[in-house]
Amino acid sequence: MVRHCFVDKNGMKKGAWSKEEDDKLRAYVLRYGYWNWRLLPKYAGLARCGKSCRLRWMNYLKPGLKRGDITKEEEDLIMELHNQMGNKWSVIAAKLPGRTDNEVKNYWHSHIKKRNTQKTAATKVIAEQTSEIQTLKESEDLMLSPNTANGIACDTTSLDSVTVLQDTIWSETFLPFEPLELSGQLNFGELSSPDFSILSALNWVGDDSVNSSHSGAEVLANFWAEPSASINTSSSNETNFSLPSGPLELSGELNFSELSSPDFSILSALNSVGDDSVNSSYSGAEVLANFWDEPSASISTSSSNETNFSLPVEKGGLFSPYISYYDDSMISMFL
DNA sequence: AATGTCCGCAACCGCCTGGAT
DNA sequence: GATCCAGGCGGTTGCGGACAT
Repeated sequence: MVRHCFVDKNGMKKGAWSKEEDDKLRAYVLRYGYWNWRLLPKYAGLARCGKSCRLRWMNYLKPGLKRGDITKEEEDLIMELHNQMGNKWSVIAAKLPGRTDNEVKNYWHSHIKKRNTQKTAATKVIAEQTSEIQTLKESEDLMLSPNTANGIACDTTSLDSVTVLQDTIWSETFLPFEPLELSGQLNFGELSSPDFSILSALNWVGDDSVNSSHSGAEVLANFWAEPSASINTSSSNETNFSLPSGPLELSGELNFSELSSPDFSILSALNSVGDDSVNSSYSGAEVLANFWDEPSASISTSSSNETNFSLPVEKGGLFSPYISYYDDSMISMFL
């Protein structure tokens, strides 16, 4: 998987490096260091440009470089750092001993980005389903009310069809909208989308589309369907989020921005509504279950890192019995 | 076995930044 | 302040191995 070696119009070799060239460059740099990359190849006896030498040294020959697969821990760190700072490959690589910016960048493009694309697709499906469900719900309201604005009267036939529809779709897709109210203030780091699935799940419970431009606060506000929620973002990516006081009280000020995983802040925020500690081993489903403080919620993890999550009907009447996650994060299926 | 397609990754390219003059 | 230039960075390319048909 190397490029053909050739000589350009300036007489500079390009393409794959030979063992002899590697040996020359290594020997020279180890002995004299790199004091000027442009002049170095001339003194080292290489027909390469300085840039090429620098790249070869930095990405391949420099002592201490790790060769081999990126570990799960390294991948998690890459994802976390990328979420925080974007495509700052050199900065990210600096946090991964023995890894180069090129390696991190390549890994991102060939592994992680692909996965994120799949998540985005899942989010799109969620939005489409939400829209579809909303349309169905509106049509039911229309049919159930004989005094609707446009005067459509319902008959037994259409009611039957609505009932069937509700049994097969609605009763399996709406989570409870209970009068959950919070007091106090939640502070959490702005979410920049690594694990957007959990936000999508919450949002999907509500009645709105969601996309990567939504902040965690916006999603939470949407989830609680509370227009009076106060949201403001201060410096340091800190978002303050307030909800009116009510039966569920949360006093003081919480800050989850220091948690290792950025997207974990929202899970922690939810979890704090319940009464339990939370740590990075919790899946989204577990945190959701805890949030609803529902011990009879069923959670099971099968093969392929798939987590099934269900809540009892009486909790809210209409709910989703089945949310499926892959890798504890990606929602792949809802119904 | 032959051919086509996909994918990983080394290497290149062009742009940006900051220091020197 | 303007210009030059080396170093650094992120985006992209293209080769060849792996896999599918």
